[in-house]
Amino acid sequence: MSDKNSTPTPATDFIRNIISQDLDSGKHQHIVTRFPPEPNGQLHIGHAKSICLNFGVANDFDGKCFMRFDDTNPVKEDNEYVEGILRDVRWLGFDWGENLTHASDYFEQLYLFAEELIQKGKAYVESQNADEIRELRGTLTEPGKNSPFRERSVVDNLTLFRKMRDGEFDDGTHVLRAKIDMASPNINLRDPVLYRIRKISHQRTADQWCIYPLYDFTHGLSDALEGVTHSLCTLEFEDHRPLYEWILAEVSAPCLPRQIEFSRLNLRYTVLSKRRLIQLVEERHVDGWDDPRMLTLSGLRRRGYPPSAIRLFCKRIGISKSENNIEMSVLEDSAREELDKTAPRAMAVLRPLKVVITNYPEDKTEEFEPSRHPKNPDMGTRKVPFSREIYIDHDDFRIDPPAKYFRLAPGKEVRLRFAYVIRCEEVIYDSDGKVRELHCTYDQATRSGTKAEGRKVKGIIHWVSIQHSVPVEVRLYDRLFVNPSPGSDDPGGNFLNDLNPDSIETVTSCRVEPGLLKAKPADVYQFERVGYFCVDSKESRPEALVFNRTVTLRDTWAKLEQENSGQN
RNA sequence: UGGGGCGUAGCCAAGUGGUAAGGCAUCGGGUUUUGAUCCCGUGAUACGCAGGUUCGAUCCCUGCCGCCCCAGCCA
Repeated sequence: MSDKNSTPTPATDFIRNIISQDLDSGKHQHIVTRFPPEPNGQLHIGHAKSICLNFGVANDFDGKCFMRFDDTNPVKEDNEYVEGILRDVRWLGFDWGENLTHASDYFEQLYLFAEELIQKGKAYVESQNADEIRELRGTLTEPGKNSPFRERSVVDNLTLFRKMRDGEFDDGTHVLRAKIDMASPNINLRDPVLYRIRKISHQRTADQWCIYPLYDFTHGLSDALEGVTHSLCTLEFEDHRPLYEWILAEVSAPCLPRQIEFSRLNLRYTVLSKRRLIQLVEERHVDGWDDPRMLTLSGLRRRGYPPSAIRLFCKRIGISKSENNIEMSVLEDSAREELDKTAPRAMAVLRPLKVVITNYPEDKTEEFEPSRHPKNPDMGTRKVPFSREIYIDHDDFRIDPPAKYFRLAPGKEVRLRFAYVIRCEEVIYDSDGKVRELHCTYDQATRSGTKAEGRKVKGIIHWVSIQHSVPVEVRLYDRLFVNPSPGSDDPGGNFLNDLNPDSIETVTSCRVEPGLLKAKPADVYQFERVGYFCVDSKESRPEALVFNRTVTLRDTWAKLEQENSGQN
């Protein structure tokens, strides 16, 4: 049998498999996940992978997903990021409903769990400083040594811990540690720090607390308090799982979530680490978090990527535990697939070359009415004026055309899309020898849509009527880095050396068909034969439109020509 | 030379003790007033290596190799 009509393979991955089993076995009736960003930066395409997984799993299994801010470190976090993160998750297409929480919502309960640990003799107040603690921690190959404060009495620990909370000690003087095993081969189990003193105002709890719990203590308990069934995180937390489970087991946790790790996203020709992203922004290598070259969600949005394209991308890359290095083409093709279906078509000339149609009446104007989308008549039509003087793209004319060049050249014919077939009769040069304009003749019998369309012409090019066209600015974006793995060739690992000097090209002399005058910020069009472009949402103005190139169209001719020239 | 992971075609990624889904990329071809889209076809040694168990292993066992992560009072 042909598989032409078979249903596509359903999205599956090892995590969904585990969840299915947990549901089938009756271990869980409902599944609960969570997306837990720290509000210390903006979300990027790597977060999108996690968002699509966590919210996607909740959707697939009719469960729920908490949107939870992991705000346990007031030193690094800032409320300014919260709004942006929520906006980005919503934009991506996910809804947390009532389930918006913060780790800081649980500070009181977390504190009580800590006292419980102390009561059980499973935690103690450490009075060495950070350096001293590190000294006794041991190394990867040598076990650590017990702290001199490890055997403090429960009463002393409790008293000290309460004084810590009450602000009686300075930052760094004491810390609460779990009492596990200083000789564990897993360093995370060598009496990890649970609480530290930070006399700094928290963005949500203000000055209510001066001790703050660390990630390991906070995360699992927050999961448990929310009834999370599957806590999905990235691979670097794999070593933390024993600690995650230890904490839940030693305390009266309401339930025991299961942590499952998957590999984080790596994309070629870009960087995704928060540290590097912040550096790009702060050192002004890009124009902010939403620079269209940034693979932040705000950057992708401004670039013209529809959320559906990002979801498609996440579906295509899959979920697994292996290191990966995804090619840009996967992202770009996801955008093309979505945009091809939804973007209205328009004609735009990026690098104008004047063409005078010498046998066309000087004062005549006619209007063509092509559809906005070749396959979706519901999108309607638009009016495109035509007259004696038009612009075509410089790239669509060659004085000396290579083999298989279907476009315009001296003595050659080409079809003006939706209009007539023209023939290039004469090339007019500037004094410096550059092509200034073309004199062509048109054949009235080839008018688009008429019965006798006449001869077959292989080449079709786009154009705009000079007097009717509107000038716009277009920004052509390319990858931000020239190295598939930025910084990998530099002994010092400096990724900035790999910045692509041509990652943005601003073209100011573009002309587009008049219908684009009503384009609104963030609208995306396909400029026929060129690519997808969206109205810049920050710098475009009704009287001075600015378009960002989201992604080019596939261009087999450019590829062919490049290969041919490479052979010579 | 401690611990934890990973290793299926160029890049991702399913899957099974019985001879390997799918996507992206590639290369052909067809349709086309976008060299786009769409459609069809395409990888005769792709299951890290070496042994072993088995009638038969990518999937089981043993050993080896390679890569990633961990020594924050970051997450």
